[in-house]
Amino acid sequence: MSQIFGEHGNYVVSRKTVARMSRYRRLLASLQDDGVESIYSHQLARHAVVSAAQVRRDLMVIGYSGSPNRGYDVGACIDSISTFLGASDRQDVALVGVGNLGRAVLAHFAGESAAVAIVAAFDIDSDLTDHRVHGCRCFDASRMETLVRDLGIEIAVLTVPGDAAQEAAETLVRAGVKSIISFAPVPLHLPNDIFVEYMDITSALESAAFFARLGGHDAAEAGENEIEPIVKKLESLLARSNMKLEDLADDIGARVITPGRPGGTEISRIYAGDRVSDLLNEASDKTLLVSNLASVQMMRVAELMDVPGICFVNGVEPEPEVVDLAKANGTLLLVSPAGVFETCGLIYAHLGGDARS
Amino acid sequence: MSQIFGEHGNYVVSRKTVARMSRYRRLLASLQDDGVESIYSHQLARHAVVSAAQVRRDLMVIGYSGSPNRGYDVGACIDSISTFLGASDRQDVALVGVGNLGRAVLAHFAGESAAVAIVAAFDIDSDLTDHRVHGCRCFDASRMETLVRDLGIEIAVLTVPGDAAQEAAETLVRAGVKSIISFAPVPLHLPNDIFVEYMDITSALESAAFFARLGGHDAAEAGENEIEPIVKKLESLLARSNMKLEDLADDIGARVITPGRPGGTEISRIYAGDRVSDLLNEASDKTLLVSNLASVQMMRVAELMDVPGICFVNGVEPEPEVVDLAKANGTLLLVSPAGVFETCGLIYAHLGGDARS
DNA sequence: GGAGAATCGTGACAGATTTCACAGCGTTTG
DNA sequence: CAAACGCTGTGAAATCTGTCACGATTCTCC
Repeated sequence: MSQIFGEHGNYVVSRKTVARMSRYRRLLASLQDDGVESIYSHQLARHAVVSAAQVRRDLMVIGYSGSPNRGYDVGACIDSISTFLGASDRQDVALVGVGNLGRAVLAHFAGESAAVAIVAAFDIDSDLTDHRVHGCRCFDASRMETLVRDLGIEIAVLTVPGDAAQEAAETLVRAGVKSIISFAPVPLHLPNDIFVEYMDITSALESAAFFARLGGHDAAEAGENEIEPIVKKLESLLARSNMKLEDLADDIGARVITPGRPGGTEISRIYAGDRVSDLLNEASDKTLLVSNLASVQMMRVAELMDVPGICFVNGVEPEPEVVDLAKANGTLLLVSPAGVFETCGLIYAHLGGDARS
Repeated sequence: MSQIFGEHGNYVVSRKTVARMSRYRRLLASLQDDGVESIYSHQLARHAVVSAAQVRRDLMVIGYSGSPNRGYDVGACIDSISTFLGASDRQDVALVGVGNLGRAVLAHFAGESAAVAIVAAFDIDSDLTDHRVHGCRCFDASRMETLVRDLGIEIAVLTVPGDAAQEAAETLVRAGVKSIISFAPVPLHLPNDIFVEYMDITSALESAAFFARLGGHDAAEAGENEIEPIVKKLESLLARSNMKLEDLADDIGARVITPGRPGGTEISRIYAGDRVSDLLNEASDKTLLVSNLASVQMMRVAELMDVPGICFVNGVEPEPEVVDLAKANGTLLLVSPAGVFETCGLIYAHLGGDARS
């Protein structure tokens, strides 16, 4: 029989090893469903995106032995991992903080009848109290300490705002909780024998941003000339006259490259900026876009947002591809000889706004 | 001036270091808001729950220097970290999979106008298309590759189901994404230069469960005698006669320890089991609880769920504390001389059910 | 039945990460 | 003004984590 823990009762397994076990088990279970009965270390390694030696070493740690020339028996291996991770008894979990994230986590576990189950949720918002969220009973936070203790819960998921995390965590520990998974962006000060796993999305994103930056800046697409990050919004306070773009073009000395929709192009808002992604939030089907950046990307996104008119600046000559796109979409394409600032000012003045503000 | 990266242009910083930087920055920003102007390494270390040497080394890596006897200047240090992590330009993020989790993540970042912003969301569910979720535009997944490329997005959050993760990730990489944060419980097979951060909640919970188990089993409270995990549900198919509990007691030979509510205790459902946490899902104000476990915890949770009657088995003599609780709550407390199985059988028979099924 | 091929189990090794420990320096204090 | 103190910066040691390489084992094939 495979002994479950280390030989001298020293439960020396690293956090990472345990995480890999969990991963192995899930992969093996999936393979088992596909009818796979045995697997080699290098195959499992490929699935788990680790090295074969790693797999062998990990399985050695939990005391499971495969057989040469047949590899590991999938079913037996799953059992072994399960014994190791402790599937003997279902483990109850409490969730604290039934906000967006908390609800999402509850939903995530609602279906799975795994070895772990979220049996109770807590929140200070009394509107939630005694309701069910994704099948889980919610209780007022004041009951938390007693109830968690009475239920013998040793695992908690913390989905409260950062400023409430420390206090909630302390309450949980008082109630006997041994492991906490915290989504709060705050390090928790707890006794050393409490296991804490941080799932800090903001931190993860910042790390991702950092490493994205390292991986070769081949995406310097937007950096042709001096990218003015100046973004001016000329809100439609004065543009509510339902101005026609065609009328505007002449007055600001802009050249019409492609005509707009038949019957005139009506706009009620003007947005100036070079960041393509901002279009998603700022543009609409009545927005005139003023931009330095005469790129295909800009055109495509503008099309997506049904932008009716675009005005490039500095007398730029758009690429044929850009012009073709504008034609195909029926987008009015202007080119102003002036820069963004002056073009905006001209339009603004044309609309009757004065120079101030 | 502090040089930002390693001396030979070798950007050697580990994933963990970057994560700590993010943590430091947040903590420092919070301290700055509180008016703190300078801080010693051991103070920051305490806040961040790491060692002082770690803090000093990390700050050394990014090239920021403090001064002896005055420590680190909070503002300058934040700037230094920001330069290192790259706050120079906002970074756009795409989110794929607008399910519960995806929405929660969107909500999480809706407020924060940090250096990273989720600018577009994608889902295959066309109901969502062109709607806004927590302020973020949703698009159909078919547009993903083009749009992500056009927007120059290099970071993505993956909140799709596991079986869709690999394909989505490949599409994202094709579109130029460099970093992925995946909530899917599946290892992703991607080129080595793609940064992937896994946020696997299930795996985290399983790890937590494992380590909770290690931390000294002082919570062996529920394990007094042989805990029968056999849980029988006698649904109220036959109990719809609105039986009174008091009538039942005699017929099954049970002893009444404390009386129930005045006017008789009406039940419509019977639940047998020893797991305290199951009460939360199974019990109601018309449920009779049959259990081996005459514990205070059980009583308290039963009270919480307004359980009107409890029947202990095997002729157990409840602790005075338990009896007192029952009295105080007006809970009818019975003790059956038989075991769970037989008691259930007796009740069942009494209600007119036959032995089958 | 024995050679060969492929795989497992594991001691030894290498690399990464953290901690230790101490030199150097500015500040305070008698 | 000098000594003492406390903190930073950093080389070196310690620890943790993953990889390599090779003997042992089992099955296949001739």
